[in-house]
Formats: sequence, C-alpha cells, structure tokens
Amino acid sequence: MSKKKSSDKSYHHDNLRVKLIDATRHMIREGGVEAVSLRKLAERVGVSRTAAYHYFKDKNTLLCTLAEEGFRLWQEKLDEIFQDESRPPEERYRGYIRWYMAYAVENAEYYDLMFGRAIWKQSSATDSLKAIAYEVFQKQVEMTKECQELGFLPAREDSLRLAQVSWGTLHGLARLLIDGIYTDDSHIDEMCDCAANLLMR
Amino acid sequence: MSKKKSSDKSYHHDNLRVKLIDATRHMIREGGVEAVSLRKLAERVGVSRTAAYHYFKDKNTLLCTLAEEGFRLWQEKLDEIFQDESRPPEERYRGYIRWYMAYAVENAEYYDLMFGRAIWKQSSATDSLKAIAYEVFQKQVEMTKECQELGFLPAREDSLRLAQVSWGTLHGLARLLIDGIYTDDSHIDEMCDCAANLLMR
DNA sequence: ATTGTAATTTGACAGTGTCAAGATTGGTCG
DNA sequence: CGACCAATCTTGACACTGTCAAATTACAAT
Repeated sequence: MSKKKSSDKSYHHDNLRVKLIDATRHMIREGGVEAVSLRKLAERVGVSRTAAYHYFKDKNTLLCTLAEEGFRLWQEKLDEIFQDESRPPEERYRGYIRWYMAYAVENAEYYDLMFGRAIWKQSSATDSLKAIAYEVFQKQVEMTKECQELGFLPAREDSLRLAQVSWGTLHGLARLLIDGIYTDDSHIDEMCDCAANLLMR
Repeated sequence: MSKKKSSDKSYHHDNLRVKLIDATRHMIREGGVEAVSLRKLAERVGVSRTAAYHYFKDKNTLLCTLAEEGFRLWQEKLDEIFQDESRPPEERYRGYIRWYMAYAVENAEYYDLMFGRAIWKQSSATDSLKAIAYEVFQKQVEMTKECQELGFLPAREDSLRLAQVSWGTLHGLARLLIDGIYTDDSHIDEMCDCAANLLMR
C-alpha cells in the first residue's frame, strides 16, 4: 500500500548511516560514551536492533567513526588558530591552550570518546582513526618546532619530546577536570595561564 | 560430613571479604578494570554470584575499595621519597617524577582504576576514597610549596595552581601512554626529563 | 516476470549487574 | 541440650547488553 515516496516508517531508509551517526552523537553528548547502546540507538532511529551492523562492523568502529569527526574538527581549529596572522605568535599559542581546555571541558563526553580507553586501548582503534590522529599530532610537533624557532618555547629541548610533554600537560589537565577528579571548574583560565607560563619562556 | 575445619568448599568462608579483594586485584592486573565481572569473580573465589553483595553495596564500591589501596601506596611512596634526606631536594623531585611515571606504566591497569572514569565521573566515588585522594593531593600541594621555597620551582606561581598543573603534566603523560595513544614506551625517561626541565628552574 | 543483491528484521545465545526471597550455618541464651 | 537469631551464602528472576546466523523484505536489472 505504500507508495514509492520516501516513507519514513517503511523498510528502507534514506541514508540510515548518517542517521545512525547523528543519533549516536546525540547520545554521547547526553550521557557519554558508556551511555551508547546499539539497541537504544536503533530504537531511537526507529529501526531494528541489528540494523547498524550493515554499516558498521562493530560498536567499536561506529564509535571510531564518531571520534574521527572530533579529530577533524581539532585539526581545523589548530590550523585556524595558528594561521591567524592578526595576532602575534605568543598570543596564538596562549589562545590555543585556552581553546583546547575550553573545548575539552565543554564537550567533555566527546573528548572522552576521542581519547578514552574505550577506543585506544588494546589497539581497537580503526586504521583511519589512527591515521588522522597521527596527522594531528604530527602537525602539533611542527607547530612546536616553529614556536621554538620563534624563540618563545625552550629551544634546547627536542621538539618531539617538547610536543609530547606540552600536549601531555593539556591532556592531563583536561582529563582531571573531565573525569571529575578536579571538581572545581571555576579556575580553568588560571590553570591555563600557569601552564602557559611553565611552557613558554 | 564436613568437619569444623575450615573446609574450603563449604558454606562459610574464613574471610570472604579479603578473598574477594585479592581476586579482584588479580583480575584487574590481568585484564584491566573492564575485565572485572562479579560473576567471574565469584566463580574464581568459589562462591555464588551474589555473595559479594554482603560485603560491598555495589560493584562500584568494590572497585573503590581497591582504588583506595592504590592511593595509600601512592601516599606512602610520596612520603618515602620526599623524606629521604640522603638526596638533595632537586634530585628527590626528579626521582618522584620518574617513580610516578614508572609506576603508572608498570601498573597501567591499576592506575586506570585509580584515576579512571569508571570511578570518578558522575561522582560515584566512595566518600572514603574521596577522602584519601584529597589527602594525597593536599600533600602534593604542600610539597610544591616547599619546593618553591627551596627555590627550584617557580616562586611567582600560586602553589595550588602549580601543583595542579605539574600533576596534570604527569597524569597527562601517564594517560597518553597507558591508554595507548603514545604507543612508544621506550622514551619515557626522556619525557620525564623534559617535563622536569619545564617544571623546575 | 525472474533473478539477484542489498537492506532490514527476527530469533537466539552468552554475557552482564542487581534485587528479592529462600537456604544454611555458627553462636548465644535459656 | 535445644531453640532461636542474626550473619552469611545461594537460587531464581529480571532487564539489560553486543553480536551472530538465518529468514525476510524491497528494489533494480535482466
């Protein structure tokens, strides 16, 4: 009885893949990675329990796909901030630190997905996810090198190590806040400044 | 037919509580927090599925109990290192950094339990766990202050912020290694030195 | 019209944490 | 000694979870 029009409740959906991804993103935003359930997801989209398995091998690869989005956005912001010629380099660096922490805290659940154990441990990360993650980190190493040459990051340190440690600092603070170990969100800016003071000279 | 001797297969166990804790510790060491299952735990100890519920309200409080152990050990090590008069303070600080990272990497699963989302997010941490964690962090703030007064940590920074950021650095590096984002374990010492160079002056 | 293939569903299985109710034990008191 | 009690442990059940295999449906091309 149903016509050929894209009837929403019929067997075939327009593009179930993106619907699944969108719904997953919402679920993550609401309740975090651990609140993502394939069955609830299916119910939300209005489809059967195992429908997602035609587009994603695993729950894991679905999550990896979402995480990739985050890395792409990170990459874009990274470029955007460091190519902004209207500000002096030192200020860009400070701005990056502030953006990083703010993004992490405001999108805590998403950040947790991107860097959480759920994806990375036991090397369950997708190849494409590994690829873009590596790419972003590589970009961060180059950036670090440039800042060293510009003279406001310690020149004597090896660029790779310095990049690792400075990212480590940001990541550590972000995690301590996100995971609820630092329960006080009200002094993030001061923490950022303190970190910047230590890193820059 | 069973005598009064502590028969291992009978109804009552000697001290099931510690047996449960021990077994849980082993499970964590082997497969991480996410490998801990109350049912497998029960089977391992030789007891029924829900026996643990008489000693622990939750799976969560069981994990918190285990985490407390870790915090106590951390506290002891902290004292031990910083009260070692045979070494100059700077060296103690460097030693502490090295110990922290080594401990984190070698006891990755345990470290993940102590600082992982499983326990802290959504404030599911036990009160006693929160207490000892706060205590250890407080001690770290004092330590930071002393190091500032001794002149090898930047004196102009607020002690609390500095303690937060320096721990953040260690924690961040530890997490990046533990979670498998930094896949290269072979340059930990260099990373520690780099971090120490940034923090100390 | 038939066939083939992609998309979706249904059924099933092995797990999980946790609650409520019942079974077993050891110790204490009369 | 016997009876009760409280602590301890077990059984049954429920609602979840991810995932596989097989059946079903829809659509497009021959």
